[in-house]
Amino acid sequence: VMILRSRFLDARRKRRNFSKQATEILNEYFYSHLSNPYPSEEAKEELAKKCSITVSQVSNWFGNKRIRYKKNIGKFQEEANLYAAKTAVTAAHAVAAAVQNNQTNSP
Amino acid sequence: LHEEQEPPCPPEPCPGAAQTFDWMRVKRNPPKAGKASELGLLGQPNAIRTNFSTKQLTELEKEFHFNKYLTRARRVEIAATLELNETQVKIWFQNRRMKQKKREKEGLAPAAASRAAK
DNA sequence: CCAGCCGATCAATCATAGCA
DNA sequence: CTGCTATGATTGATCGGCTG
Repeated sequence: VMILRSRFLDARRKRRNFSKQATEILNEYFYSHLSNPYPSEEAKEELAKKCSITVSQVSNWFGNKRIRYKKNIGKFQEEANLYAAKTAVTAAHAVAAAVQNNQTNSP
Repeated sequence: LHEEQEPPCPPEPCPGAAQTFDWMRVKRNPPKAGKASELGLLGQPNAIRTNFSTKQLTELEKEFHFNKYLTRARRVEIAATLELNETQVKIWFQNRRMKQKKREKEGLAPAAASRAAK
């Protein structure tokens, strides 16, 4: 049938995978906001800059990530724990700072 | 950069228990496009994504270049000609306008990216 | 009150990248 | 090279909000 749906071979659809670090940044945001992984327009712009990709690509990434994640949560469990642990370290620093700043006034 | 932390378990790492949040339960109603008339059988809600033919897309594209917005009359006319319902034509134009805007915005960013930077 | 529009998102699919 | 999975992009259609 020729599969005329070729859409003229969408020239632009010749993608390249994002860099390892870009994916790292996106996943960090995704898993640290797992309760609501919907970055605002501003957040998307910031992520786009950090990842050296466009805002649209950030949107595409989150759109695909959300759908694929909920489609098979189990498949991402490993990844989720990995990033959860990573952000936990970051959180630990914050907590440590808070504690240190709080030890001055303790009954 | 804000963040409203509403975690049911802030202090506990919750080992291997990534709970299910609301966004993961979101389910879209199946598409109701298509025509019930051509389906001798009702009951089965045409819950399938319509695949526009190349001819239909060509005509829609042609019309879009003529007018970014459709009038009721034009919509009815096009829908009849392309064998699509008015809603599909209306939605196509809506999506096409968004696509256009997106293209314009991206087509003018890669080049300039230094001024407002900081 | 209601239909059309916007902006964001969903959901399914396309086509390629990447790996065994 | 073959087969299969991972992933970025596209797009018809939905959702909520706003408006004439």
